[in-house]
Amino acid sequence: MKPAEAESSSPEVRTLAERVFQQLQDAIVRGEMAPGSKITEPGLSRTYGISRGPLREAMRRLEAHRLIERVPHVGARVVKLSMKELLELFDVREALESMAARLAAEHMTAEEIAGLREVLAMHERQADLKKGEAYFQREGDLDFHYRIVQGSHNRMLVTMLCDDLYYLVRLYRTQFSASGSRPQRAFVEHHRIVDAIEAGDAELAELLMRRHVSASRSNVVDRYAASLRELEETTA
Amino acid sequence: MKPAEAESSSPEVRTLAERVFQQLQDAIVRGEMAPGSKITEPGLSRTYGISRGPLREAMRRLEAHRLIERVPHVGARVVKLSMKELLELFDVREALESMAARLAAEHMTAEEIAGLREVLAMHERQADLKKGEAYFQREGDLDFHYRIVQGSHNRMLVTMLCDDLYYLVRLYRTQFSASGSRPQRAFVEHHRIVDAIEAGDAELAELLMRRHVSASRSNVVDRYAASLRELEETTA
DNA sequence: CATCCCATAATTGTCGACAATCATCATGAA
DNA sequence: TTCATGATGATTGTCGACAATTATGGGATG
Repeated sequence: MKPAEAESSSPEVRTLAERVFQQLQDAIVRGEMAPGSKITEPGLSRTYGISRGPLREAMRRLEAHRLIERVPHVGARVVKLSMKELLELFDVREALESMAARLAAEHMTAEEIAGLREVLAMHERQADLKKGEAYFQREGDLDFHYRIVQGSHNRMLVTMLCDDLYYLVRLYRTQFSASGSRPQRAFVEHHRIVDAIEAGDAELAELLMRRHVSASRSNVVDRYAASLRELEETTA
Repeated sequence: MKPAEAESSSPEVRTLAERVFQQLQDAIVRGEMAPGSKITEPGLSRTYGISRGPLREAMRRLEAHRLIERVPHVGARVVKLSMKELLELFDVREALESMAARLAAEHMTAEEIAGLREVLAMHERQADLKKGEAYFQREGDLDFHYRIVQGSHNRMLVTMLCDDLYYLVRLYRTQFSASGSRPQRAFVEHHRIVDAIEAGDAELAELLMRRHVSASRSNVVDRYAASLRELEETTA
């Protein structure tokens, strides 16, 4: 249910390739493997105690999820997000998540909406408790989006966003060490989105989600520009 | 450049896994492998004359592209699109392609727009020549969308649509043996979209592409309903 | 006759080894 | 010094074989 889960030793994972895929995915997203660092198959093979067969299958899946980049006969590296690619990711998210919000407004059940409101309530409690801490907020923010996507009841959309893109979002947050980012404003936006979904107003939900993601994108751009200016001043 | 290409024996394909992946992808999309049919590794291994190692890697990629479905310890089957999944695909396309059109209006170069107009001109020539034949039109239609997506200059979007979803679209066209589908109206819509892109009107381009995909979806729904009615009448 | 259970066969998962390719670095010539 | 070149080492690609799991079919039992 939660987007963040280690899942390293659960017995339901039947195959080695599956397990090492999840372990690697987690390690990359958490930043335990440096962005851009080279991945050698014998190395990982020793580290995880498996042969190169299932390891290569796991790497093929990581490649499909855009978490590593492979070059034939050369090797693989942990993906290193550039600012350009991050903005591309935001555009894709804007398109898909606004569609998800629209579909959620049409198809979400009462129980799902209730769960969504619970998530919002928990956010506010955490925001009251510790305004500075961003960790739980970040996971919570993703949980909010996560639930709306699932509320779309569109399996393809769910797979694309939850299984693929959200891992990239988390990877970006570790690679750019992005802090909490405008919590109070996001809260208000979240509330309005849920209101629109509950009212069954698909167009409004779509529009609000679109603005929400777009605002998050603008926020990233602003922070990036600011960090560049700061860097310039200290070195000048 | 073209979306349809066999590419079975080109020398630039360096690895066996890559080559057999493309061959399998092509065979599935063309309908040479029956939808829902079981895939056995020893069988394919013999058919393509390779060992199971690279074959399994190719299958992992096919799985990531949603062309086959795998169950651990059980096996893999060629994907069989249901009407529900097809409509899900249309929703995703509507979201992504409308975004692509918006970005294309902002970033497409003059050369790219000229190429787009050429595609349109070729469509009309073909439409004049043979009104019934749908094959070239279908490929041409995909080529049109293809170019707009590339005109977005968003690599992530390009990968998602051109490398993943368009193969599913073509698979649908073979599995549902979908005929040409409203050519003349689509032509008009295509022209208007290009006009908007050329004018740099991002919002309009987005809106028109959105309607275009949505209309295509409605057309599929109508045809499906009609085929159901027809089936009912003949059996009753 | 239907059902359950077990033995058998086939398929999938995993492993270690070999071949092909690429990166590194020392050597030598311009 | 700089660049080309070739030997060396390491890594990737591929293969065949073995282990683990699942599907199949026959026979016994109710």
